Amino acid sequence: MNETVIPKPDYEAALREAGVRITRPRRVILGILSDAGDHPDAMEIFKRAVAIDTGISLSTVYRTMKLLEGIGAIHRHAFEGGPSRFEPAVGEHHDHLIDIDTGDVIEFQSDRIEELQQEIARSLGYDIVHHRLELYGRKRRKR
Amino acid sequence: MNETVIPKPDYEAALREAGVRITRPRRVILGILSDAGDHPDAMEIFKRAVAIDTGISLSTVYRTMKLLEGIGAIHRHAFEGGPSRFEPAVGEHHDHLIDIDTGDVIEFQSDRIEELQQEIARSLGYDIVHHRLELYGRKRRKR
DNA sequence: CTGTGTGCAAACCGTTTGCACTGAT
DNA sequence: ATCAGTGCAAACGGTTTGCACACAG
Repeated sequence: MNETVIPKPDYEAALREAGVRITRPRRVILGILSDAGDHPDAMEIFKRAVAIDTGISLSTVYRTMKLLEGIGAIHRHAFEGGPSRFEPAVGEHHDHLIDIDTGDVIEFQSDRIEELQQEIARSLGYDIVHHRLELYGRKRRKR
Repeated sequence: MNETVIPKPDYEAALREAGVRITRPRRVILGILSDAGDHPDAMEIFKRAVAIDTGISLSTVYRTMKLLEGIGAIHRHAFEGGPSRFEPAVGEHHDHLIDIDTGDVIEFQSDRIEELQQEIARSLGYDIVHHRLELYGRKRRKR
């Protein structure tokens, strides 16, 4: 019933390639990230990590996130008025719809919007380096 | 040479209507906001305020921003990795293109993108409460 | 054995808040 | 005269960093 089609990234290989050491805390954190179907923040990752290995510190979580972000293995999202939340950098580019009641994050993708953004930036004399499109919404009540 | 077509909001009237007192610090801050053609952050507003009246505190700037935001007179933007920046809530809704080299903010508007956002949210079963579209770019080099 | 990575505590930065005072109404 | 608003300093929450130790290579 849980048919994950999305490829799980091989973080360990990515790290090895980056020439850094594979330590116990890192392995634990990587495992959590591979399993995460959601967009957890650092504290949430820390809690899940401590449940596996009590010795892990929050600093290490932050340091590992920064490391993974640096090598492009994860994306950091600063949704409004909250801590950064992370997600594996796998699959196609997408944007986010955030449920303002639950904090749930739904991913979506629109080629048309991407094109329009390019056109707009172009017409203003800019090249887009990256962008951020977040919809904050509430589940429509059934009637 | 300074032909401002954009209407300047009458903050003082808005505040009076909100039933709050018009104090000296508030008057100074409101003046700064009316004159600001940019999107200053709290510290920047504070500096401009101190240049006019040395007695003003940063707390008051923050409190006044919160107050103005509450009555809908200004908008707060949390552009990436920086402090909140503010702008008068006048004119049509628009989104922002941020120059990643200078921090300059260019406003733009796209009905088409707004429509597409609505469609997307709708198809996911959500009503949009608000959204955030920010393009981070670099000026195209002339060739 | 070397030096990268770690845990811990302290520092950081933007922002908020408790307090006693000041000043708009 | 009242009490909303203020300046100040301390607290806050998320994140980063300096340090001495630990352990992957």
